[in-house]
Amino acid sequence: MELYFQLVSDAASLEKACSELAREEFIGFDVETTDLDPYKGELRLVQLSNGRETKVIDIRAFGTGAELQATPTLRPLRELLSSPKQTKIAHNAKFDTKWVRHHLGCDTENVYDTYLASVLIGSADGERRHGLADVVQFFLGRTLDKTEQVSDWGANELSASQIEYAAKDAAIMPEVRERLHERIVTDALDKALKIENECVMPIAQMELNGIYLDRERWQEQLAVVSKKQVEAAEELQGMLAAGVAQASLFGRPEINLDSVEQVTSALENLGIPVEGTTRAGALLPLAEKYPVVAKLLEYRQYAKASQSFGQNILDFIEPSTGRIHADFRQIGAPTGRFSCSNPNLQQIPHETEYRRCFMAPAGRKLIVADYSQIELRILADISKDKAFIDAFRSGADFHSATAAQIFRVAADTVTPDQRSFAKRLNFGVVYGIGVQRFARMTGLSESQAEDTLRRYFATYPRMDDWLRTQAKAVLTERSARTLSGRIARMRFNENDRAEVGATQRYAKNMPIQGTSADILKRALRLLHNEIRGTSAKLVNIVHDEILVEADASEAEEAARKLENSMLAAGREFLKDVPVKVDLAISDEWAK
DNA sequence: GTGAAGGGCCAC
DNA sequence: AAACGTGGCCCTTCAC
Repeated sequence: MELYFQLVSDAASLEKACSELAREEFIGFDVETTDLDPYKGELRLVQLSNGRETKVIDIRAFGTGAELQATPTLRPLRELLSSPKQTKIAHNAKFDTKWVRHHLGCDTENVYDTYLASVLIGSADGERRHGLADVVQFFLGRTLDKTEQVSDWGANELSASQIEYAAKDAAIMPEVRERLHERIVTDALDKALKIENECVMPIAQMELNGIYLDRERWQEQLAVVSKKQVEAAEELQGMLAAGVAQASLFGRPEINLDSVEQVTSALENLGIPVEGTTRAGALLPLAEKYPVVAKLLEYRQYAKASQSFGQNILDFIEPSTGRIHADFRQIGAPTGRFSCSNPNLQQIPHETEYRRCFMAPAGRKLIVADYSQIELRILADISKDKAFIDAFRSGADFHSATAAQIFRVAADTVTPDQRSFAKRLNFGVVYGIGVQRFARMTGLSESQAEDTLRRYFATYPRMDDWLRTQAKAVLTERSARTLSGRIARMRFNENDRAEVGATQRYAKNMPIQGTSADILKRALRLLHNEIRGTSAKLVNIVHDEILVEADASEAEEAARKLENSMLAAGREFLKDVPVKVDLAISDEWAK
């Protein structure tokens, strides 16, 4: 295929190029940069293509650094990208939209992400890589040369080969979209893809926004924990050394407390029966009888805290913003859930000591909102179980309501124990819990646990039906879907009982967990539309929770917008069960 | 030195 | 411990 491209490096050419492109329905979109991090590198090229003619815009010719955001000659480009009229097709559009927003100062609207499309399809047709070259090879049967991708995009004079590479990537996008979209439609993934595409810009913004972490508070907490870790380590060394036959003249031989192997043999030397694992759950029963075991668990707690939630987190603070800009993977799990890394802001300990360090800067407020029991509400709605739905409609404490129904007592006479049982059942059932696990969790005998589970499912018969149907259907369907149509394909050996069991539990859980992700993503788009042009900024998400930061004077208004967006998104999916959002305006990430 | 695997543990 | 789902990070161990 002939490749026509034009290097655009002056205002008049840019205006002409953008007005030509404005007539297109679909525009291939790509950028070349000198770094992977928009806070560290330069946006060198922006490429736009209708598939036949490609404009390679040399951004450096229009200015550099912070001045670019306001450069008037770039206005036609900003207007084109931020217009909802043309669909901008990019591969991993979060990357391109982040660079454009940070360096050119505008959002990219109406995004079609061929990477996300490929991942969604991939969930249906098996393992396959999703880089642009892989997608082009798989869907178009052509080979795309990516060797220039890592070339020097900071050079004064870009080579002909670099420009051509840049043009090719953008030029191929409309065709890639067309092919992918045929599969999206035949696989009934268009609704899921729409949710994903509309979520790209909110997430790009969130990563650029970052979240403020108070360095001093964090260091104070770290100092407390580190001291305790050192103390626990010394005591533990002493207790473990008691079992060593020949103590050295030069002091006791230290063991590495972080080595499972060394700790296990030290415990065994003391005559403590360690069976298979030294996980906290397994050691806990031994902790009462053996103080050294209790001390080990104490040490582990402090070690985890100081090692995973210590200086390493502070090192992620970006100097130019003073904030943490983590990486969010939009389809982090096959269920559709996000994952987060560098650092993982979704696994910050729930304790106030840690969460209170994530703050609103001076003059700002944090709005913290989470869906109340969203997964159980989804299960109620999907299964259409009447008693289950009624329990939510009544507005009463849900776990108490469950307890009242299982134990056949009045709602106001439910004991804390009964409520606790019901709560653990309610959560367990979402994961496909079995009799043995429930028995161990509650301390009930297996027959008592079985009896309780039977009463639970008798209370919610349609839910029982739905779960059984999922378990049965997956054996022939080999897939499950969320309410948006997102699909997860299962591979399993039908002769392996453990694999079959795991697959069936997954088939029960995936539609619930995945619909929760659908709802969250939809809420993020509604929120994005609502807070555009205000001081409110999205700063973090944790599966069923959204954190927004806003000027103190606008916090109330932002809170209403956040709440409304979350409720509206939930109601789009859940037709028979009320959606509830808990919300707080605070200086800290605390609930 | 680097990377993968295993154990352990944080979140929802 | 296990037949309770989804992630990422830290450390050790071991291979290259």
